[in-house]
Amino acid sequence: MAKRRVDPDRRDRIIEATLDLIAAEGVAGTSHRKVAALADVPLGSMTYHFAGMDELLHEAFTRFATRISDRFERRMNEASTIDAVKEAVVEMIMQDTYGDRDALVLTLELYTLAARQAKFRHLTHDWMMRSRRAFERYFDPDVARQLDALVEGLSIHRAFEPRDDDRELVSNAVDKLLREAPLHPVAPSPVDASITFSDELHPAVSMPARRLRTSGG
Amino acid sequence: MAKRRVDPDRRDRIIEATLDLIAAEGVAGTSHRKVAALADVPLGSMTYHFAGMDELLHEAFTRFATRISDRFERRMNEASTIDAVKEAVVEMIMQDTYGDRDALVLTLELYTLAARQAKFRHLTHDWMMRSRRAFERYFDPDVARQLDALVEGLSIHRAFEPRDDDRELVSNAVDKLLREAPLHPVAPSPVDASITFSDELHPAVSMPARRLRTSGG
DNA sequence: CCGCCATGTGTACAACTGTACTAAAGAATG
DNA sequence: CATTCTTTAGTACAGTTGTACACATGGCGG
Repeated sequence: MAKRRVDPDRRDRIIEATLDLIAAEGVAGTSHRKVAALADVPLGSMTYHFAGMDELLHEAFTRFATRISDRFERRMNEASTIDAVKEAVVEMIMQDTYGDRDALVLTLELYTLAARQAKFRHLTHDWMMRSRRAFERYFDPDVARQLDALVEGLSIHRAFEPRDDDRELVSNAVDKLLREAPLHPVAPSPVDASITFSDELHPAVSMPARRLRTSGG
Repeated sequence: MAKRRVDPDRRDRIIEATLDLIAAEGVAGTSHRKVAALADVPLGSMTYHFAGMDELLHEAFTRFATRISDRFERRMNEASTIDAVKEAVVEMIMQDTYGDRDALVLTLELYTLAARQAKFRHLTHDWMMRSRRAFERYFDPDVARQLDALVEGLSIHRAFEPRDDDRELVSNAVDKLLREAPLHPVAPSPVDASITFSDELHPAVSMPARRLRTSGG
């Protein structure tokens, strides 16, 4: 009866369900059972596909951070003039990064995890690096760092306390930070595509996780 | 035998222990039992002094946010020239806000809570408002908001990824944001001391919490 | 002095957790 | 077809949790 015997997307679905659940109830409120229910898989699938809760969280946040970074890079690469870059940055602050509540919650949950557990820190590290690299297509490294921080702060504050005149204020702040700053008149070289999330640092994180049964013998 | 029958600071000690524990293991890793052990009180004291976990967290974070805001305001009030203000802001980013890991973790945990649960949001709201008001002693409201956001972003990024040249970079960013900006040459009026954390919004939060026993007959 | 009652204490309980393990079902290979 | 191995499924278990509640205690008003 509706026994889904072959289900190739199971892992994916579990990860997506995990992100949904974290967004809704936080890491604290996330359990194997709830994720299983949401992804419509039996509890046993959790421990089969993931070695433990930490691995599940790690994979879920890796996907989330990669997704956000990809979008960020795409937006930045599409811009071809400094004005277009400014426009893109403002746009990202206004809706992308923390535009929806889910993204804000997930980001903060990840930061919280990373702040306390070193094994999650490479996620935030890579995320920050990718956005800085993207900025460095147009600005020198120092300005890139400053801009990155401004985006972070404005995004968070705007997410908590949105106002009608936000766009204007954000745009003005970006302008001030970039004044006299742009060193590269326009994109010099495409972002190095080899900079990706370094999953190889956490090799245990890849595929089927179940311990080989201590095969009696 | 060492039965501390009178212990007026119990509540205080529990709250402090809670903050320590959250800093060490996060909200997720915080339990009545662990807090009780750390504060050296029996488990029963938890439910006697606080109606539940949420109230405990709320009180702990209220104390934390108040403490940070107080220090922030004091620093800002002590400055008497624009240069001194700039210096103070840089100094705060460099060590105060997220200077130690504990403060970073606690801040992020609070943000995470506030992002998902409305009942914690007035804490972050009041916190933001107080720091903006402090800035508004010297700058117009828009600049105050921009500066507040910059401080937020720089603090977080610096906490995750400290560098040797941070001070210079931070100072430069603050300069750029304040260029042509300071409208008030110097502090016009003291910060309104009546702006405090609005605990009265959460009246259940004050004192002894134990439900009156449904006293028979 | 007594007796009351806010305060402090220990324990029980039901709910929920992560994970290990047995067993089966079907795909893959010969 | 027979066998092997990956994947799926169900369940059991030991541990931890928040909270309720019955009981002890001692300071204080009378």
